[in-house]
Amino acid sequence: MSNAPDMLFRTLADPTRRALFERLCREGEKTVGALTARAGVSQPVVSKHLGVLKQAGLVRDRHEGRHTHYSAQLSALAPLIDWTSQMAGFWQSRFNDLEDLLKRMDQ
Amino acid sequence: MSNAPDMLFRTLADPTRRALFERLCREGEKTVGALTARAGVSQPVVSKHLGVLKQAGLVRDRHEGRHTHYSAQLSALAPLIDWTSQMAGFWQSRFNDLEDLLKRMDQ
DNA sequence: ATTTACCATACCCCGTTGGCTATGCGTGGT
DNA sequence: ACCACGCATAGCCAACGGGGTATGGTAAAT
Repeated sequence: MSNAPDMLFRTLADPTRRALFERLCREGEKTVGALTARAGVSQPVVSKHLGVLKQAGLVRDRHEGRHTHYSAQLSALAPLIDWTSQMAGFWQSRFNDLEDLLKRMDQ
Repeated sequence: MSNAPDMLFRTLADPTRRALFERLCREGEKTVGALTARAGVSQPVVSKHLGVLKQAGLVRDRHEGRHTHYSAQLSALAPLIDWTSQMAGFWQSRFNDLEDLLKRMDQ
């Protein structure tokens, strides 16, 4: 029973994996080889991380000959933004409740 | 070399821990006992999770007699929002670069 | 003063996972 | 046809982390 924000948090929790996603956001589409070059880990590890990112919907892959190009799928971050907004909303609603309470007490 | 978003992602990646934080956002300040009641895990586990949340700055604790009240510290989510905005910004800037390139090619 | 209650800490266990190497599979080059 | 290259998969290992029980420490209650 893991909803969307859960998958996103778990996927982005790993520094290596998040760094890959950040590079794809900064620099756009890249091949596995290009990503491996500056990832600090071996190529199979990069492939595995990209697989996890793909499963979370955070990246897309495009095959071109024997190269595989990966690119960031920014829209996948939506549930994260929604979750944050929700938390902020809960806080604000409680704050409003407190305000109302104080107003009533003031009368 | 673990910056602020790293700590936040790691902390919020665990479902049990995130659920505790969500409850504190929804329902406001709660004692460890009250949180343990519906957490589905033992009291020591709840305490440990609250410790991790506190270290990440996501909660504050207030001691009142032998009770410890925990409350969500919403401002700690700021680095998360910043990170998301940054990723979106990178994407948009690349998009703008592409636009500029297309404009130049059009001339 | 003793007991009870609430919470934190200590310790251990086991599943998960991120890293590696070795290998398979498909594509492009010669 | 054969080789070289790019990437994915398989299998393995070590470390991390989330779960538990047991226990300590402090404050309220009797």
